[in-house]
Amino acid sequence: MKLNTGTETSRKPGGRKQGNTEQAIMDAAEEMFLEHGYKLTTTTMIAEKAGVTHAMLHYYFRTKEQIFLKVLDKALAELQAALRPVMKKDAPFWETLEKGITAHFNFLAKYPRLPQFLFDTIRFNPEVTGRIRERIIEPSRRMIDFHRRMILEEAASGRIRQVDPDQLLMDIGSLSVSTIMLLQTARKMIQGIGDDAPERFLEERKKEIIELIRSRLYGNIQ
Amino acid sequence: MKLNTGTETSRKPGGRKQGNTEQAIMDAAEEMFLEHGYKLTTTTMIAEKAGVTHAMLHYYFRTKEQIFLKVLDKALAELQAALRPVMKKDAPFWETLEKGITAHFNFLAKYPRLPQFLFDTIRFNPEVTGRIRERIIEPSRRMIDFHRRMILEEAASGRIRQVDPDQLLMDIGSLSVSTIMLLQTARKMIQGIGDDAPERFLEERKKEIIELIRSRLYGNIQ
DNA sequence: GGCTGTATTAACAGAACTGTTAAACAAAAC
DNA sequence: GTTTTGTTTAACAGTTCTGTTAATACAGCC
Repeated sequence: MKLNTGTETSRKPGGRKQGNTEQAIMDAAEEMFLEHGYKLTTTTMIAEKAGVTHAMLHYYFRTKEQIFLKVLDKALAELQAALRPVMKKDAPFWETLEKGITAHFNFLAKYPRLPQFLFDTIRFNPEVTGRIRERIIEPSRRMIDFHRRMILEEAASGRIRQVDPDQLLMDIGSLSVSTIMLLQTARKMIQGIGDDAPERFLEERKKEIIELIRSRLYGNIQ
Repeated sequence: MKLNTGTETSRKPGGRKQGNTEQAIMDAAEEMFLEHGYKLTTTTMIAEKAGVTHAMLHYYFRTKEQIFLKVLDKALAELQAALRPVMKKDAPFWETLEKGITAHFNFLAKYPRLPQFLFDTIRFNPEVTGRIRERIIEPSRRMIDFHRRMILEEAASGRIRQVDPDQLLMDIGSLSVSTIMLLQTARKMIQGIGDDAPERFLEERKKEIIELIRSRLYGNIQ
């Protein structure tokens, strides 16, 4: 068997580049790593998704680890880019904070597999923790400081209740992240999940999160 | 090599039971599966941790899947047991709810790897989703209904603000879960994490979560 | 038209993992 | 004292995964 009879659609080795193989492999790798994490993704799976043999993956990227690092870097760059433009204090405090919450939430809704992917990576690839720290923790520290100062200032003025800014930022972050992760998980558990149901769920959840934070800061007085 | 010279500490096959091997394997399996999930845990890892050869694991539990299901069932039983006693309306609304939040939070603090383990299991072992649904979703539905009714009733009376009970319960659940997962992740990233720092972190977080929910329901009026 | 470089495949090597089995052996049963 | 039963190990078979390599074929260049 498998004698390459020629009757089947059996490509012979060799030949010139057929489309952008390298990009196809990168795309497939991104999809697979984000979905399954590093160790549960096999080079064969990636190759299959990209429509080539797994030898191609090694030809273009040498090792599984190399291509993983490229995917990780791309993900981190996107996250970093999304965090940056939030810091613009061109409006009153609450408006600025609300915009920040919304931007953070919308970004997660756009890349819903990122949180789980980062959790996975920290758990199972501790050797790249440094990369994550330097690309995410450090840059986001600037953003956190910006918000922390803003909150402290507003609290000092008495216009909002006294709150620990770090606690408040953790509230915001974890509410958004867990909403996204919950939806991802629900998708796995409930097969026939409606097409628009997730959108509505996210919209309602976003409103609730904003109201929760607003209540925390202002009480129920409008 | 490996000719069993007798000079090394080489146990020969055979002999009667040495301590409770089966229990040792179960304990090791629980530890490993909770830490690494199903696929990233090897039978060899479990055996090594239990101090036996991996053949013993197959002798006692036949397959990796069998022992995994036992670990999963044990985890689900513990979760189920923890959820049940929360439903006792022997006190005023807020006191009851606060007790519920605290119980939920404390349980997670006691089994901090459970959330990630369940996320993993749903992601990578969708075939046991039914088991999870019937052991967790269904039983917790009773508890959710209990709280939902309680919140609706209290809201109808005007003693708290109008809120969607499901949103509120998601707020509570996700705040607690993400606090625990964040701490677990921080443990991985920061090596020299103080011994009492986590406790204090959890304590402060718990207070903040309760205050968040209280504010949501009552505003900032004590 | 022949040479050169590059893309591609099949096949292989080595490691790791799951599950099985035969042999060894000790305690209990008779 | 012999047999039976249950526990344990080493070794093996079969599969899968990563990474390498030799062979192959096509495109462009001379």
